[in-house]
Amino acid sequence: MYEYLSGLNAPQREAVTYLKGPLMIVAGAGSGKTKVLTTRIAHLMANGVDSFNILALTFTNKAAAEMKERVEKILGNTEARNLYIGTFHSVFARVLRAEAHRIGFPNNFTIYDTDDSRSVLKTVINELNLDDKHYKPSVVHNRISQAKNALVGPAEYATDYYIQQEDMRSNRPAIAQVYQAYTARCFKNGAMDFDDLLLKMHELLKGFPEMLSKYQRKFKYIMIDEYQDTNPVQYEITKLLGAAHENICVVGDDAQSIYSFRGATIENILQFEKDYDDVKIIKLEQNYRSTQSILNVANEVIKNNKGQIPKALWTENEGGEKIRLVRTMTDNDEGRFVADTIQEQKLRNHYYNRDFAILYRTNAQSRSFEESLRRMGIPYRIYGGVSFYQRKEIKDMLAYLRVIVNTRDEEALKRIINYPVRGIGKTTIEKAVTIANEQNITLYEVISRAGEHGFKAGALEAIQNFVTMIRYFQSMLETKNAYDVAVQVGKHTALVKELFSDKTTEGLARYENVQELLNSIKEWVDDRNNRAVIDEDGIVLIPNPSPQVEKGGAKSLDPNDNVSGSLIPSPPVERGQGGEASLGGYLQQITLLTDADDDKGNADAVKLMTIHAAKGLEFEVVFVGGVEETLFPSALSINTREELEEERRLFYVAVTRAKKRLWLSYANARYRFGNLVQNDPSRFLEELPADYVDKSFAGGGARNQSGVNMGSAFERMHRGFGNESSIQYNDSRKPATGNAKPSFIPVAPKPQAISHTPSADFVPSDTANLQAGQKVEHQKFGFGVVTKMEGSGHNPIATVKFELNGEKKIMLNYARLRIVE
DNA sequence: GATTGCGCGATTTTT
DNA sequence: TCGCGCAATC
Repeated sequence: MYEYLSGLNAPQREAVTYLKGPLMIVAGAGSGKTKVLTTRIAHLMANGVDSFNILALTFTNKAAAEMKERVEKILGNTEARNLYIGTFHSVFARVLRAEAHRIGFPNNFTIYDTDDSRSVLKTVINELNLDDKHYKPSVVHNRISQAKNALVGPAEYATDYYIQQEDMRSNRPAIAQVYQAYTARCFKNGAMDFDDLLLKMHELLKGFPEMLSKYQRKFKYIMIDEYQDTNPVQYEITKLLGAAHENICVVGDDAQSIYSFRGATIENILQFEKDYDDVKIIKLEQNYRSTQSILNVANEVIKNNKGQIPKALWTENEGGEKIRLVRTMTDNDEGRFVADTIQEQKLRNHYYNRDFAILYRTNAQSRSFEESLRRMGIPYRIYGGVSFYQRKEIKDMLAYLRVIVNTRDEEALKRIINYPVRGIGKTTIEKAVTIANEQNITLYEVISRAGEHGFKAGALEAIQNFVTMIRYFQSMLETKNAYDVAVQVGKHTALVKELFSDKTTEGLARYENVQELLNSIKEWVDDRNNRAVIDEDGIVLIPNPSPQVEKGGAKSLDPNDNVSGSLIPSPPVERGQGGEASLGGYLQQITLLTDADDDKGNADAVKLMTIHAAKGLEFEVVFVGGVEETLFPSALSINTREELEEERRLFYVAVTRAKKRLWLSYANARYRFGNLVQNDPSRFLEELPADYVDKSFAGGGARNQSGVNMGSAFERMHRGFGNESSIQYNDSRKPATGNAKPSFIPVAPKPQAISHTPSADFVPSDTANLQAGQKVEHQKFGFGVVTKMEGSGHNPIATVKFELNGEKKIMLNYARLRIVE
C-alpha cells in the first residue's frame, strides 16, 4: 500500500502523511520539496479527498505544470485534472472570470500586463496635467503596485501620513491622485492589472460572505509553495480561504526569499505559526541535489545573514569538484570564457547543452553570453527578456481580439482604431476621447454612436466602418472558436496583408510572428476541443464548466449589449463556443503566460536566465556571471541590511541551483552605456570558504600572482578569437552528419595541450565507420585504441583507451579524431 | 499622415 | 551604445 511513500526519507514521509490541520514545511534548497508536495496531493486523494477540493498555489506556471504532471504520473489516472493547480495569478483570474461581475467588473475583463498598465498610467498622468518625465509611468507603477500588494487602496494611500511623506520627499505628491485615477480608469476599461488579480480576489472574499464560504467549501485542502515569497494580499487571501477547515500546508525556505521588491515578506512564514493553534512544523534538511562543495559554499555564505530559521542543510552526495572562481578583463571576455568552458566541458565530461545554465543578476547581462554562444555555434535559449507577446505586431493583433471581447478596453481600442490606417486621425480620436471623458462613457460607446456626436462626414464614415467591422467580429464570438475569429480578424483588418507586403527582413519576421501567434491559438483551441485537460494557465481544466461558472441569461448578438451605458456591467455572459475554446478564454490566460512557459519540450540548449527566474530549478553545471560590486549585490540594494541580505539570499539561490559543477565569474570592467566601467569583485566572494574554491582562474588584479594558471587564464581569454587563431571555427569544420538539428553542430574544441601536442598534420578523419581495434589520435588525449563502439546511429560513442590518459568515452558527433590506422 | 533626425535616458529582480 | 519618443517637415 502507498507504494509512492517508499522513496521518501523520514521527514519527507511525515510531511506527506500529515494531512489534517496547519502544516509548515521548511524545505531547504534541493531537499525534494516538489516531490513532497506532489506526493502529498496524491496521498490526500488516496485517502479519499476529492480532487475537486484541492488547491495548490505556485509562483510560476512552470512549477505548476511540473507539479500537475508529477501528480498525474503518481496517480496514473485522470483524477488529477480536477485539481486546482496554478499560480496565484492564474487561479484567481479563473475564479474572477466566474465572479467578477459581483464587484462591478465584466466577467470577460481584460488583464493588463506591465506595458498596458504603464500605458494607461501615462494617459492618466497626462490627463492630470502632470509631467510624465517626472511622474515616470514605470516609477509610479511600482509605487502603486507596492500599495496594492500591501492592501492599501487609493483612499488609504491618500490619507496615510507616512506614505504621503514619502511621496513628498520624492517630490511626487500627486501619486495618490494618479493612483485614484488609474484605478477608476481600469474599472472603466473593464480591466485588471496583475496586482488586481490578487486584490480583487481579496475584495471578493472579504466583501461577499457567500463567496467566502463557497470557496472555503471548494478548497478544503490548500497547499502553497514558496511561501517565503508571498506578499500581504496573498497571505490574507490564503488565510481567509483556509480559515474554515485549517487544512493548509505551506512550504518555504526563508533562505530563499528573494521577492521583497514585489512586496513579499518573510514575516508571513514566521506569522504562520501564530495564526493557528497548533502548527506542525517539519524540516527537510537533506539535500539531494548538490555536491558537498557546492553545499558547503552555499551554507557558508548564507551564514552571514542574521535571523534565520535554524536549519542544517546536509547531503550524502559526493564531495565533487571545488567551485571555480574566474576573473576576466571585460564582460565580453566573460562571455567568451563561459562559452569556451561549456564547449570544453561538453567534450571532457560528455554533457549536453541542456545541462548548462548561465545565471545573472540582470537581464541586460545576457548580451555578452549570447554573442559568444552564437559565435561558438552553441544553441541556447533565453528565459525572460522581451517576451513574444510584447512584440508590436503581436500586441496589435491581440488588441483587436481584446476589443472584440471587451469593448471597454480603451487601451486596446486606441491602439487599433487607426491601425492599419483607415482615416481616423489624431484629431478625431482626441475628440472622441474628450467626449468619453466628459460624459463618463467608454470610448467605444462614443464611436459606436458616432452619429450623435457631430463628427465630420469623412471621419464619421471611417468610424462607422470600423464599428461595423468590430460588430461583425463580435457576431462570430457565439459560434466560432478563438482561432476562427482570429483568422477572420487577420483577413479583414488587412493587418496580415500589410505585414506580408513588407518585404524587408523585419517585415518578414513580423509576418511570421503573427503567423506563429495564429498557430499557437490554433494549438490552444485544439487542445481544448480534443482533450480539455491541460490548461496553459497552469490549472487543470474541469471538463465541464465548473458549477460556479454562471451562465448569463440573454445572449445577444448585439454588440451594444456590452456597453450598456453605465459602469455597471451587463450580466455575465459566457461568450463563445461552450466557453472552452472561446476567444475570451484564450485572452484570459495569454497575458499570464511568460515565454518561459511555451518551452518547446526539452530542446538541447544552454539556458540563460536571471537568478530570480531560476528559482526552483536545477542544472548539472551552473555559471553565475557578473559577480561584482554594483551588479551583484546591486548598487541599489546595499543601503540597508535588509536589502543586502536579500541579495545574499539571491546569491545563495544561484549557488544552490548547481548539481555537479559551478563557476562564478566576474569582470574587471564591463560596458555600460557604451563606456567601460570598472567594478570590484563582489563582497560575497570574500565570504566563500577557501577550501572549496578553486581560485586559480581568478587572478589577483593588482596583486597578480605569477602562477602558471594565472597566465593561462588570460591566455585563454584572449586566445582563439582573433584572426591569428589556430583554432578552427565553424567555417572549417566538416558538415554535420546525421544530426538533424544544424544548431547542434559542434565547434572544434580549444586545444588544452594538457599532455599531448597534436601531430603537425592532424586532420580529423571521417569517423562514420570507425571500428573497435582501430588506432586513433585525439588532439587533447593523444594516441589510443578504440576498444568499443556503442550508441545509436545518430549519436555514436567510441570508447578509446589512450596511451596517456586512460580510457575515455568519446562522442563522435562532438570530438574530432584522426584515424591513424 | 508619414518620414526623418535629434536628443536623451537606460539597468534590478516578475506575475 | 542603442532605441525610443517627439518635433519638424513635406
